[in-house]
Amino acid sequence: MPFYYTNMFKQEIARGKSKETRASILSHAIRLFRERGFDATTMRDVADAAGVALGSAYYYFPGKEAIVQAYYDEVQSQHLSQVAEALGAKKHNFEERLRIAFHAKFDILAHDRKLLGALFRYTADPTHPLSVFGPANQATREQSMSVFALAIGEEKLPEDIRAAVPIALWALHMGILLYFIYDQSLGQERTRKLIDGAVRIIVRILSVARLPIMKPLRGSLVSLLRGIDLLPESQFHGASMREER
Amino acid sequence: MPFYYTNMFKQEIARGKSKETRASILSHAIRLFRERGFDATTMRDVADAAGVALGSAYYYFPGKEAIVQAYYDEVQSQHLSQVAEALGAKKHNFEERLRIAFHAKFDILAHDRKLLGALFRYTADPTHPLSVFGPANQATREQSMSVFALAIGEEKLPEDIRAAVPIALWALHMGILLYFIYDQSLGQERTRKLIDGAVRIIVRILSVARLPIMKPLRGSLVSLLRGIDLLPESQFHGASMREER
DNA sequence: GTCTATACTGAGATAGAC
DNA sequence: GTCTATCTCAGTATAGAC
Repeated sequence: MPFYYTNMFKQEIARGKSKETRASILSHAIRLFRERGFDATTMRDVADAAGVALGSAYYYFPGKEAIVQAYYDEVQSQHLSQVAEALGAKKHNFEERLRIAFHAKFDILAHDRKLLGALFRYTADPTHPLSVFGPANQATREQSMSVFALAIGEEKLPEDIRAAVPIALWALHMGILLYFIYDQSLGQERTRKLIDGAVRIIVRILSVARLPIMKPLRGSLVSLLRGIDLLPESQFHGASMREER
Repeated sequence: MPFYYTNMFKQEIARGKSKETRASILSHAIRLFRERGFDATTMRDVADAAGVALGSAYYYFPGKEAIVQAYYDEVQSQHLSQVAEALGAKKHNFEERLRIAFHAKFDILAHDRKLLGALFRYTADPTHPLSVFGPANQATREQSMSVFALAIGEEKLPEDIRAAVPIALWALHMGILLYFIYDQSLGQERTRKLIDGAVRIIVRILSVARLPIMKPLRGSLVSLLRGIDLLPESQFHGASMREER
């Protein structure tokens, strides 16, 4: 039977004074995952490495995958702040901004391809608290989309599809993440090529999409996305994959 | 430590005389997975239900997920034969053919949404034998793509992107599968709407893509896909996500 | 509220006897 | 091919120290 925990718990311990313990468990765990792989590392190994009892490890993290999840949450924060900083430093055109947003993510994840497998383990398990597309991760997901919204900035886009673009970019970035995990090329240069190529094509597609002839096609796309609840009906609700109707 | 097995094993037992045992284990397992869910069903439950010892269950299937994998392989075969039959029965236009191909898959899977989560558990684990995108499943993947190639048939498409279309359709169908797993709407009507909408848009995009002005964009797309090894350089090699360089 | 120590349970997986 | 016995490990429980 899988364990359960709420997002409350994250705030609880973030405020607690002994977050060094948590941080120590987290960093030792990540190091071990990197060295030996996720499956080969036991919770006992993690507890030993961090110099705490097994119970402590479970006190802070409800399970092994939750550690990876916590790591990924940190990655997301870093991503947001790094992109915000890079974009603020200097004027960039749209293509450059998108490149910055995508590459930053993979710069952060560069050496952790082996960890990410564990993160996706419950992708297709709607009820699981660690499901990437599940309700438990909606906040994380929205934060991740906001990075792409930031990269879009004030860029002139067709108004009808505007709300869909960050969602689409986020989905694309998830796909690239999957490619990245499988990418055995030196320094994952193929993933980098994929990013550059994809970004260029997106920019071009968006400029074609702007043309008045494309309006009906844009309309079909938007009404499809609304019909399946991937886009909100009005602009005042957040977009998400909903679990309940 | 994860177990290992080769595809050889499937042929081995297919020839073995006691395939009733295997079939019994498989069907009882699937029934239990449907009733109680994948995680809540233990291998002991499965063995008991099938009236064999635990060791026997493991003799036929290297692990619990492998049972779901076996089930999915059967689904793929059914998909191929059903689509072939439906397309042969009557002339259909391109859009109808695509609709048939997509809907057939989800007709087969209609009542098994809860099982499919397990199938994706190792999606992001390149080394795992049950990874959907891994080398162990290349044959399954190619068979699945061939269903879409069948639906494309002799349809006139721009030659440069022709080889990419079945791959793209397969990828789309994987995405829809994920949506389907999360889809809580009655009878998964939203997934059906998604299919119809997506198919319509694809047909329209492909007809726009045919225009001579689009040639450079098509070229960029093809060279990107080749550069990242998602499309073969020549037409004589199969397309796949490669693990080794 | 934070942490230790220890023991226990459940279940996936395997070895080896027959 | 099939079964029984066994192993490992994630996760839980408990009792208590501070």
